[in-house]
Amino acid sequence: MQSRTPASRTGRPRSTAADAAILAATRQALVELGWSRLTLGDVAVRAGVAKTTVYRRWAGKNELVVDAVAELFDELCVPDRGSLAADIEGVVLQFAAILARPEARSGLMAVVAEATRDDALRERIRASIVDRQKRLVLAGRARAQARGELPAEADVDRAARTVDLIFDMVAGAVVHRTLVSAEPADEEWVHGFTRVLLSGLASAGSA
Amino acid sequence: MQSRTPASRTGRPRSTAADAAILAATRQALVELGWSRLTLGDVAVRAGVAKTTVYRRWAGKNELVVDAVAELFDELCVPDRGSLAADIEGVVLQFAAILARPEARSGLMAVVAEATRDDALRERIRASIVDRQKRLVLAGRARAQARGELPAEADVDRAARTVDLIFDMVAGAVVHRTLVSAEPADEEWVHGFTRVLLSGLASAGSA
DNA sequence: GTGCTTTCGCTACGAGTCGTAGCGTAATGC
DNA sequence: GCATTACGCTACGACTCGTAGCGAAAGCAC
Repeated sequence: MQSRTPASRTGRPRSTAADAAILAATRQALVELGWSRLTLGDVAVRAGVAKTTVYRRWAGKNELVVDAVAELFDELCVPDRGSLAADIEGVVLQFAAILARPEARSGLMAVVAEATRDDALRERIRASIVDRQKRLVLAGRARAQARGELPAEADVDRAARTVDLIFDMVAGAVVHRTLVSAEPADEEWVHGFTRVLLSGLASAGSA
Repeated sequence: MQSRTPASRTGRPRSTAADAAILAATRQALVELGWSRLTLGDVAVRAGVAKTTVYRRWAGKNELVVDAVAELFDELCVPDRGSLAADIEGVVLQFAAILARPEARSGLMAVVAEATRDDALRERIRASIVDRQKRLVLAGRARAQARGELPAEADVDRAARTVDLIFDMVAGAVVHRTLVSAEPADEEWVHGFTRVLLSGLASAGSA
């Protein structure tokens, strides 16, 4: 997961079951204890492994929680709902559903906070969580272009900035709604948000 | 600040200078150490007070950091730049400037993460930070209505939902851009964001 | 099978932080 | 002066941290 040693063919291999058990135990501990009260010793007990085993695989609490939370985003995909607006609503609803889970709420914000002072951790979050989300934006745009709802971008640089802007707006709004305003990103909210975002992109893009 | 005892007229009064020193020391510690390595004992030493004095005034690290970060948002105001778009850009740039400061980056996300499992803490954040920001949205809308750029809302309930949506979109996008994407919310970005947001609100609102 | 290598579980350890209690002193209102 | 509260200081048990050391287990090469 984090210490790939492709050259090591000999010796006892690491238990993949232990990896899964530790990550699952981490999520369970996040639900029951939250970030601050989560200890690696407790995770080890829940996973049924020794504390030293956890430390051999992860450098610390930050990295462990990033990997545990990242698995939650594996299920994200772009559903084909027929139109760009409906596709976006579908993705946003999926994202909101993940953020509604307590293990994501507690863990995600905490590691982002830690990442403000740890470049390596931020890079790890980017690689295992953010990029996985950003891929959805690209996939959705490609599908919309195939449908003819969006024109093929002429300026590559400008298109990249637009994708980044969309991503920050979508992820940021859902996270803020869910975690700061502490109100559900339900279908009604997502519908209103998507309408503003899409008409804004259409108007500002044509202007 | 947090333990108002208006009935206590007798006895030695609490030093207001100590309050300010502790909050300033907390922000300094956030800059130098970040959230996870910040300890109340260290804050006490920096502030030049005894550790017990800190514990007498704040229940714990969470509450202390909320109050310390909240003071950063005191300077927020709605500048009169002549148009709704320019006003919004001004506010967003102010918000981005605060989030660019390390004591805000480290502290804000951490307490939001803790608040996912602590209703009292979330209420404290709402009262001392979020509401202070949301007031800007209301002030900006009032000024735009006075200018005639926005119509007076007919449906009060719908208007309230719109304000909440705008607030989540603005704050969420800036936070995500700054902390997750780790790129500056500079004038160029803010300009593009504001254009999408405003044209989206105009189109979706008229539809 | 025999070895070599690496992982595993377990125990123990010093270091550091936590939040609190106790004490004498300082500062205010009556 | 007296009651009351805040302050600085010290000390304390409890807890978590991350690491080291050990013997046993599980693979792979031969």
